[in-house]
Amino acid sequence: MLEQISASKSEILDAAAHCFMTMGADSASIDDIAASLGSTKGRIYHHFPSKGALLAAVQLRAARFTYQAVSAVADDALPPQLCLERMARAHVMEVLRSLPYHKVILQTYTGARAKTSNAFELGMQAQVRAEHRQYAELFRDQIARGIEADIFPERNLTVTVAGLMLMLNSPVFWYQPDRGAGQEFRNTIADDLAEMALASLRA
Amino acid sequence: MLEQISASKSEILDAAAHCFMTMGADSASIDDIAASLGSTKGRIYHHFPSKGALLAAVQLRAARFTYQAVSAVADDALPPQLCLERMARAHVMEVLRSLPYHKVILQTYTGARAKTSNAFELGMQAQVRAEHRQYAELFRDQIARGIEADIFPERNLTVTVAGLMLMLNSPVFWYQPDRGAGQEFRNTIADDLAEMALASLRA
DNA sequence: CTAAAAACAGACTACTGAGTATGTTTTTCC
DNA sequence: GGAAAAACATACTCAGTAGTCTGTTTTTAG
Repeated sequence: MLEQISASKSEILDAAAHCFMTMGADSASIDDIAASLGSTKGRIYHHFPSKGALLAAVQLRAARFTYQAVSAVADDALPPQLCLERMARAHVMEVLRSLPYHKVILQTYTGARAKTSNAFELGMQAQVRAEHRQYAELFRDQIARGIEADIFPERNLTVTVAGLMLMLNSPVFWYQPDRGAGQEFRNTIADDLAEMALASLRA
Repeated sequence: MLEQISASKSEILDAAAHCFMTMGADSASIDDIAASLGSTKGRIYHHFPSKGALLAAVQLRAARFTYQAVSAVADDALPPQLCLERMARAHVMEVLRSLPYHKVILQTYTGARAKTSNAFELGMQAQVRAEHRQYAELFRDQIARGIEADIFPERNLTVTVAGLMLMLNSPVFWYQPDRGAGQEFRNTIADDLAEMALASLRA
């Protein structure tokens, strides 16, 4: 689950996430990623067996980033509204922090799959889906708890969870870290979105 | 704005949207699209100057589909809450109807741009962004009207509009038209999401 | 009916980019 | 200090694909 990642491997993942983000996961070539590292593809293929595996590794890391940040603040002892608001805020803050990774996730999470995928890559993709589902369950559980307690109105859970999380991921589509967006603006985003997400659950 | 599209051209756009959706806009080749039409690439290149232009045409059509459906029910005479709920519902229903087109939009709307783009394609892309922004303004205006009238609490407009529309687009990420999802389920989705979207705007 | 234009088909080119194979450097560890 | 392994670099292959060019069929218009 938490395989130790070497510094070089981590650096490659950062560069890959950045290239995948700016150029698109398909358009960005291995050579592009290597060039942005000041290296050649030999370095990348030494650590990752294929481009698909590299992409999956980036996606896995994205899922684990948010999972770690959110599960740290999730607490069943709290009332579901409060718990969900803290989770929502933590999610947004983490997405803004590790933005490239989450851009890659949303780019590739529309169901489009490359035509050539060997057994290994299919396994990686399955694992990405599994961990992503596991992460979504953190929110799903709390929402279910709220509905159970009659705090939230009854709605289709799949629709609700997906809608909620997409709203929380919306900065991925427009946020630009370079454009002089300071810490205060990040807080505004996180506060507003967490508030909206919570409000959306009420009747 | 509403250039007349020939039947053959429209058929090509449908096939392209479907291929872009299932295989990804980059992975899907012109030959793939032609094959799904039972034709060859000669037909496609007779109607579209390049793959980028074809992709942009699909995106333009997606934006216009929703614009037409939503602007038909938008009415400044209505109170903003009611107006927005109707708009939200119309949006979701249209997205479910012309799903492939909107999947393509979200695939390519993360800011990733291909490396090779001539002046013509850059112009098309600018037009896509312009019409998309124009569409988003339909929602933006109503929300601003609601804030003005103290019906909704003050929040950052950009954050709010983006979050709202992403929530309304969420079915794009999971809805499967083939999986025996009948008309009633579509109504459930549209109702729940429109309700959530509206609720998210309240305090 | 016929010429011209539109709507395609099919073969070909040129290039990109993933993956490989082998060489070279650096680090590790005894 | 010296093997052995890890961490890269470099040059190459080869499949897939965007775009072109030239023919062929179909439709349109006078």
